[in-house]
Amino acid sequence: MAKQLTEKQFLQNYNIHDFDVPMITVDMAIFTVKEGKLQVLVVKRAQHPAKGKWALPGGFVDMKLDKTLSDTAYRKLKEKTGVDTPYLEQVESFGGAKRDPRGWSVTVAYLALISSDDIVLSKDESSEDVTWVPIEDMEKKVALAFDHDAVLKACHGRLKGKVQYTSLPVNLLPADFTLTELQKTFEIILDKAVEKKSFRRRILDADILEETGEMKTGSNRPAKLYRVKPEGESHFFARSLEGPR
Amino acid sequence: MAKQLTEKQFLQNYNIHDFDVPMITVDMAIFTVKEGKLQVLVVKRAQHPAKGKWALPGGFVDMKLDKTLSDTAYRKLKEKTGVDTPYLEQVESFGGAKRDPRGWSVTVAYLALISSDDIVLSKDESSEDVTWVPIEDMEKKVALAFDHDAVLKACHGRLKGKVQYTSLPVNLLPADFTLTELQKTFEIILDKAVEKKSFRRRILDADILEETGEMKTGSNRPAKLYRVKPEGESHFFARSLEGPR
DNA sequence: GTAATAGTGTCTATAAGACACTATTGA
DNA sequence: TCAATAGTGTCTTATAGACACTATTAC
Repeated sequence: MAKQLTEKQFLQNYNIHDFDVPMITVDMAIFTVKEGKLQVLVVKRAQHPAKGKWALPGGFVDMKLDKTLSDTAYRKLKEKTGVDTPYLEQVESFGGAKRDPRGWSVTVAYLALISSDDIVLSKDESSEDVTWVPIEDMEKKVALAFDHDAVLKACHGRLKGKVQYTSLPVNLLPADFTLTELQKTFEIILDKAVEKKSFRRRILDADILEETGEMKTGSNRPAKLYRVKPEGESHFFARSLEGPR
Repeated sequence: MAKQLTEKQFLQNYNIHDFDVPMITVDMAIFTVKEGKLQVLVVKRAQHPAKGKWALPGGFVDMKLDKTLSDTAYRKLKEKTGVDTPYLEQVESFGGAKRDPRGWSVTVAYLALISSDDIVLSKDESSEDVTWVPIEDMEKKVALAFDHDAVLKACHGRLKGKVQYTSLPVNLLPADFTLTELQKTFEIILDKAVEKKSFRRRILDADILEETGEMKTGSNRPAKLYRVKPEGESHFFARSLEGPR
């Protein structure tokens, strides 16, 4: 007779292992711009399943270390890249009976953007190798483990989509940057040219950047350096960048 | 010595229950427009934890019944509303040690849009009661169980956001509708007036609707009835609906 | 000076807002 | 006829694209 339990009694008797439950992992698409290309971090799996295959970095939620899902994401990112203040955004969760041969599993996919300046790649016990792959090579040349091709596609899609109406690419640059560098970053992600005057007007009118007061020399005419204003991160434009007509 | 296993051997020895794993559920914000208001479906919890509190409909992934996460969402939606062809979109996953008193848990939140015409509400064993609540009453009057206030806020935010640059609200109407009905639905979600001419031009120019050939009478001047074109569902506008200047 | 890159002036094009206007029905 | 709702004409406004122009540096 287990009727009319109080909530306290109910919880004392509750054991998650009475039920068969899916595995839960976090996987990440960590993007940076290096050598003029949008690149994504992949790790070679050192353990079964899919041992030896490339995969997106990620792993199981650690119920002791992690208080929330994003803790898992931050922890994994730090392990692989040494970066601990990325732009981080949850993209989509993928769950199903067949996506992992161990059984029913769910992965929560995150997108991270980091400046290539800040990175120190590091091996760890579960991955033999960690490397950047240009996204353009990814699409054809490298087949990822599990359903990570789909996960990456979702993250890449989110990135390309949001670049149309936000200033997300500032997160791929160091703290101080010139407008030309920012424009180049937009162009790399969109994979098409952006008109200079429109671009500068749009960014400057949005009032999301401030001048550092410094100039970047080394090219010909020096360029003003900007940084993102404290509250400038979350600007949404009412019109999309439309590209050449 | 468990070294150098093949993947097959590894999988034979693998038991999810060797690890402590989070619970995983799907929760849904099911929206409809009824009586001129945007309303969301809530169920009264018949079981611990949070027995007697209102909550978003949802429940555990059933590893036997569900092949993917969206299967769980469709199953729950059908159970509560009888509807099996809603607009369904995954919004965000919430996971953490504290959000459910039973322990570390993850919920994948889905947004569903249905026409109030199609609904047959039904009780089931795990919920004493099922009801629609206007979203405007929700914000203040009803406190949901677990972190469902945050889950609902995320889903409502997604809905309001996407209405700015898509034609999502067509999914809240029956198959055939007039432009005035569609405009009214936009206005209810945005909670502000939309200019008639701009609205009609925008929708018609987007070429996402087709005339049914029928008229809706009963008001004064009859209005043309439209339906969504087969491929018209996924249109994105390059500019946001901006509202009065 | 020239080459190279930073940065501007200004015209056009597109799609939204404003708002007055006409059209078609029921009673 | 009038009230009510459907639907249009057309002017203004905001912001993106095009592209030629000027500015400032290294050499």
